[in-house]
Amino acid sequence: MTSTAATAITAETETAAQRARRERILAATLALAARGGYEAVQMREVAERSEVALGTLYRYFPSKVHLLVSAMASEVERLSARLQKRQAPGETRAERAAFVLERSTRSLQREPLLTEAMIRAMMAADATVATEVASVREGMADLIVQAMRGGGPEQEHDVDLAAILQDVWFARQIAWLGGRIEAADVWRDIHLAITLVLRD
Amino acid sequence: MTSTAATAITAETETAAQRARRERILAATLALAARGGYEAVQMREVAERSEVALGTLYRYFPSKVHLLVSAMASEVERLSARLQKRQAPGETRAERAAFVLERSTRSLQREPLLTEAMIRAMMAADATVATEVASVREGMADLIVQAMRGGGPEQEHDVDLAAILQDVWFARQIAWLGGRIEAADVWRDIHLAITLVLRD
DNA sequence: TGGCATACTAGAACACGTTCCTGTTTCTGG
DNA sequence: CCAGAAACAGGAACGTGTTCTAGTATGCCA
Repeated sequence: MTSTAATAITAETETAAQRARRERILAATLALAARGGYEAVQMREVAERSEVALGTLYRYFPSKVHLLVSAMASEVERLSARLQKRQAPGETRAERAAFVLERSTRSLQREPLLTEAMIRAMMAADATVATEVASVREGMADLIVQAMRGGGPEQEHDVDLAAILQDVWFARQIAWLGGRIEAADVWRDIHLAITLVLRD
Repeated sequence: MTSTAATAITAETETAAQRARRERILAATLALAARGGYEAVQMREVAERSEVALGTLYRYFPSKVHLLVSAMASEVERLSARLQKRQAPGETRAERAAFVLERSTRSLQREPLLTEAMIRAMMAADATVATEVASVREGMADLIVQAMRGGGPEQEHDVDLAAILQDVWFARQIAWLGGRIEAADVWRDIHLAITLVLRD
């Protein structure tokens, strides 16, 4: 009759060993996903590669979807840090938004299996993954809004328009995963949406 | 060493008994989904309720995702038949598109668990389900394009704009399933997207 | 330092989608 | 009507995500 509170491990109180475990887990996840996509990320395999017991893996990430969405969040952060170093070039909001979205799209297409794994997890996310999903979406939204503004003043529907573009962006990735469009068409469709939606 | 060709059952050569089986299966699927959502649609249970062996169920629908996407296709067809009886009211393309999309959204929200099951399946669909997914999307796209045109002439980007709206429509349903927005916000966001995207 | 809660390991156990096997029924061509 | 093929029933078996159990290690507080 122990009072095991099942406290989730929060980032704040993490010891060094725990941070190391978390990072080994995420690294193993990204490696497996990059090599074999969603189905290749098997929880037993992730645990083994990160030298962590299966139960421990589940203590850090309560489901496969949590795990992959968290991995995506860390990837988006990396991408965001890289892109926000300098202002996106372009005269219009559409051109600047196109710049960052093209870079993001190309960056993802460089590792198609990793992308498949992460996007599929995003789609499978239910309410229990809301926090992790939100951090991915915030990262993407920031990227787009910053680019649109281009250092200039904010405009009335910036955030809403960025949300629409992000929806289209995700939807086109899904269409690609679903075999409905080719990889090359992903960017073409997104670009078309940008020009239709952002008519300055 | 039999030469079982594992011929999929196509709609054309179906006997009456086969059509009946297919419909019992779809009915059982919709009933289970409406009651308990995606996870309540368990293949063993569907088989039992439709009085069909598990193997037979898999002969008709090669996976749970195929099954649910097919169910959605039949629902979209029903909805489409009902809505296309008369022209959508409204002066502008935005108003007419809003009309059909609001009806569709409301219709889905009446059975939230069923919607959850179908949308989740759409998102989980990989390339092997492309045919079924395409039929759902064509149904929705027709609905939107017809409403936009409102009996008038077609315009340059009708189809592309309808595709964007459909992407947003799906994305907002997912956001709702993912607990990121409330049911009531689904329609508000879609409506906003319509006014932003369809500025006549 | 000792005691105790918490975290971790190792691995069994469970659930459900999916596959496979064996025997039976139904359909179809001759 | 008959023979073979295809479809079906019933159910065992398998894979992988998830949960649970028992024992061990680690960090914290008096």
